[in-house]
Amino acid sequence: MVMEDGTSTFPRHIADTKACEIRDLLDRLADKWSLLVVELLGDGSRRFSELKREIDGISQRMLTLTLRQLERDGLVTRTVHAVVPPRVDYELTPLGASLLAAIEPLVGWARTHRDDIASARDRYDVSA
Amino acid sequence: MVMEDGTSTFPRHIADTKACEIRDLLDRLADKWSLLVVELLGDGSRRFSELKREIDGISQRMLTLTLRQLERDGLVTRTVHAVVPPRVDYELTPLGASLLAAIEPLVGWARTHRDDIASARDRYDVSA
DNA sequence: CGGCATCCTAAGGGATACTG
DNA sequence: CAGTATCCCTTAGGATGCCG
Repeated sequence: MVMEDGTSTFPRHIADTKACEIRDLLDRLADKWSLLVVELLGDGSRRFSELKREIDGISQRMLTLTLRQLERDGLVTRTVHAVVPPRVDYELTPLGASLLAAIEPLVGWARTHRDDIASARDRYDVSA
Repeated sequence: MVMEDGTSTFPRHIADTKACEIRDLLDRLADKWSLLVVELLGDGSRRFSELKREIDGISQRMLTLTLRQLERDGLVTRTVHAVVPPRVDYELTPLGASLLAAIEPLVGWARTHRDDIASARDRYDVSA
C-alpha cells in the first residue's frame, strides 16, 4: 500500500505475509497431480482405480502419495469398504470443494488467455 | 456433467480439456518463484535488485530465469535503461495483471482456511 | 484391488565465480 | 547493477516388484 506522502507500507520482504500464504499454496498444490485430482473429484467421488485410469500418465505411487497428502490436509476423504476385492472411495470434503471453487477463476483465466500466452511466446522466441 | 438419465458427458481422460489447461497453468506458475514475483509486481514496477532484496531467499540465477519466463509468456515487461550503472525495470503487463486478479481468490482461500488445514493435519498426524 | 518398499534418473535449483 | 556460466546436490517422481 502506497501512502499519500509517497511512503509505502508494503513489507520490504514479502515473506512476512503474502509470501507465506503463497508458499503454503504452492507447497500444497504446485505439484504435478494434486490440482488434477481435486478437479476430478469435483465431479463426484471416485475409487482408486478410476482415478488412476482417468488421470493420464499418473503412476500408482504418485496417485497414492497425492491422495494421502490431500487427505492429510483435510481436502479429501478416504473410505475403505471391507469387501473383496478391496474398494476405496475418495471424495472432496467441504473444504476441498471450497478450494475447487477458489481455483475456478484461475482455470478460467488459463482457458481465456491460452492464445495470448502462445502468441506472446512466439513473438519472444522469434525476436531471440 | 451428469445428464438426467445418469450418464456422464465428462471425458474419461480429463487430459482432453481441463487437464490441459491445468497442466498449462502448472507449467507456468507451479515453480518456486513465479507467483511470488507476479504478486510483488502487482504492487508496482520494480528493478532487478529490488526484487532480489524483497524476495527472501531467491538466488540471482533463479530470479533471472523466472523473470525471463514471465517475460516470454507476456506476463511481464523488461525495460533496460541505458545508464551506468545499468538499471532494468520489470512491470506486469495487462495480461499479467489479469492473472494476478485470477489468483486473488486462491490466495484468499489460503488465508481463510489456513487454520482448517493446520488442524486437519494435526488430526491426521496424531491418528497415524 | 489398492496399496507399500525399493531403486534410479532427470530436473530444479543453490553457491560461486566471472563479465559488460 | 544486472546479468551469464559452471558446478554440484537434492528432490520429484517413474519403473518395478511384493503383499493383504
